[in-house]
Amino acid sequence: MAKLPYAFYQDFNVNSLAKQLLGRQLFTRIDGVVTGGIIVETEAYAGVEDKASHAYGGRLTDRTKTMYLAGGVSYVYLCYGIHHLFNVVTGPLNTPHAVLIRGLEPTVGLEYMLQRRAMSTLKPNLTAGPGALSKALGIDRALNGQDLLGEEIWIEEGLSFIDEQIAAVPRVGVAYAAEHALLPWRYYIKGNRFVSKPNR
DNA sequence: GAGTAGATCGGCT
DNA sequence: GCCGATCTACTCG
Repeated sequence: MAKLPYAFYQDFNVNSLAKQLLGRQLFTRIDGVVTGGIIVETEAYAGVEDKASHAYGGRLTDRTKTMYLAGGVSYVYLCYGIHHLFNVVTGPLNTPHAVLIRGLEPTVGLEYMLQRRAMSTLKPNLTAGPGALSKALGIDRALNGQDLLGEEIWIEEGLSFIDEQIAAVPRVGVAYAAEHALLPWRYYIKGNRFVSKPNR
């Protein structure tokens, strides 16, 4: 299937993009091995004005500078010293919006994903949750700032869903963001097994 | 099944 | 020096 074009990512409306990314397919090719699946859960982080965003208030550091790139690249960072979290940078240049990919329904390279996660059978927790999915796809900081139309990591067209199949609820793990913690900027496919923990 | 501690490190104050 | 856009294992019931 066709990779999503740059124009797709450069929309100003990060919430609209977070929703539209559901059903698209995310793949990585690490050392020649292709793994990936269908995106079933996302969260929008609205750049400068969102307290939950790393770029809140225009913060610009070595870590966050990736978010200021033009939409269509990856933003990968280390969380809790252990987990790599994968985001899609969106918006035009210098608009640090990002969409966190939180859940993936695995379709390609299952055996390799199981191996990376040290699992023997397919269970939802293989790729449910941002830390888990990154590990399954072999995503680490080496992929930070990578072009999403490239050969190492990319996003393709996929399924499309109607609004009735999509849930919009508050984001996870951002209680510190005060009033912004309650915004329903987490999107997922209702009933999908690869949506992360706080379901429903 | 629910609740919680521990892992582990880079970024920021 | 503190703490996080998390996950797992282990406890208790």
